[in-house]
Amino acid sequence: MKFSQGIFYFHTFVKNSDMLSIHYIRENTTEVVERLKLKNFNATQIIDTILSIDIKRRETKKNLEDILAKSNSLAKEIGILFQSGKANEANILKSETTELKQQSKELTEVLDLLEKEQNQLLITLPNLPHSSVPIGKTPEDNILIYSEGSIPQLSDDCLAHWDLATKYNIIDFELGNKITGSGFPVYKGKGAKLQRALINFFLDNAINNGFTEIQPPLMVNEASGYGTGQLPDKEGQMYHVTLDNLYLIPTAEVPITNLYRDVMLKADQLPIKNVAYSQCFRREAGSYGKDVRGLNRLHQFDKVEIVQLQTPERSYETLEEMKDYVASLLRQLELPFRILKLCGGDMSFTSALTYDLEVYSTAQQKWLEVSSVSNFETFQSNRMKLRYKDNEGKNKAVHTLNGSALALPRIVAALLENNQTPEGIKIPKALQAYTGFEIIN
RNA sequence: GGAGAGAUGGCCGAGUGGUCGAAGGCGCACGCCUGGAAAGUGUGUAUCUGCCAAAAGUGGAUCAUGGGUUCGAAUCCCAUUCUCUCCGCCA
Repeated sequence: MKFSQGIFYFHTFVKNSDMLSIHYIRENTTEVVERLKLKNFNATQIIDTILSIDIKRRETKKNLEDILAKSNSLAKEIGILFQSGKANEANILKSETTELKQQSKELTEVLDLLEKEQNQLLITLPNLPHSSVPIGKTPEDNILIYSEGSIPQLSDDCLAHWDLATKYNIIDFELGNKITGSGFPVYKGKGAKLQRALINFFLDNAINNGFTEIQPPLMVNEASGYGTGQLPDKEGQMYHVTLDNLYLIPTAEVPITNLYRDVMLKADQLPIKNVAYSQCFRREAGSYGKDVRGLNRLHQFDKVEIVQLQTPERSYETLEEMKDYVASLLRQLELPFRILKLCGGDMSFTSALTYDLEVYSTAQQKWLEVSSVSNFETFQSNRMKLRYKDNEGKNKAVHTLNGSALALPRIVAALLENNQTPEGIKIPKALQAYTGFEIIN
């Protein structure tokens, strides 16, 4: 495969991948349609079309392969005849191959077309939601499954984090505007140190919980973007370095999961638990207004991401563990938080089940999403051809899971706002060993 | 960036037009041998996919990727990607 010329080669990897496999759709048609309804996706017509193309496709394939089989055996015979000096007989057989060649050429063209059509339709189908996913269309329909911590009582003159950042001279949004643009803040002094402290705090926690630290590239190629599902759907969300056809990662999920692209694992290697700190780059095209104020939505931000590869049997158990692990970080940071189970309509295209963890940002008086923990089941591994050999020697697709643990900016926002006092901003105990100071003043 | 060499199965490595999905070795699995083990020895050991309810069986595809020449390509031609060596540049 080659990626240097972008769009032109894109079909190459579209061609061989099913996100939902055609086999599954073929054998569980009604179930697929029903479950996609949970995501408010009406698949009836698309699937009908896919299945009728599939019939034609397999028929064509069969015909083509029959012809190829004939050609192969003729070629073999011709070879034997030539070697035993029977050139005349060989030449007679040769003339028989002309028509076969023509036929196979035509059928190949038809088959290519059918495969392309089929895959273009398959690619439009989102991942099947897990059966426990709540019905719903908007964030209002998400289910609150847990909450913890009490919301601090602040005085009426409390400040939002962007004002606190200026007051204590720890984050400079204006400077970022000057040297780059909006959404690229500059962290200074204790603000910078706080960043570094949080990163180390999150990494150390993950390592202590059995995750292996990875330091990935911050740019990825097209195949990687495709593997985790950012391409082709969300192309406009990534910064694209056109000269080299590379993309700045929107999350470490992309390089970390793609480490296992085209890999065949053994059952005893699972689960694989990786953690990575990276800076993340998002164009956030189309988001304007209040929500982007301060640290709420940035073009560049810091995040520690956990990724797990697990067997299908245990992946939901693992999802719960990951959710609880992220909650433990928020608990240590003494932030009031809640956990939501996302409804079908609010889930991402690729996810089968997602929990969002939100912290309360007291001065802004709103909940901020700081982590999203998802099980993608086989959606990504199908795209990436990531499989494992189970104990019976059968190849199966691996389940992939990931979650933020955690994304820094909104954590910082909540820490600043919730912990403001007349004396300054108090650093939670668990973090003090990392910051080396107890208060920002 | 310039010049040259190369890319073969889990790994090493042979293979320059025909019966090659690919010798040989290592590794791995199972068996024999052994009191047990090592050594020795025998057998097996890729992936995707079509037909089939499934297994068996059988067909197709795959020797970096894509295309071409040919009745026939791991082998010849073209393009691309990557790796290595030397030179240049450089944190």
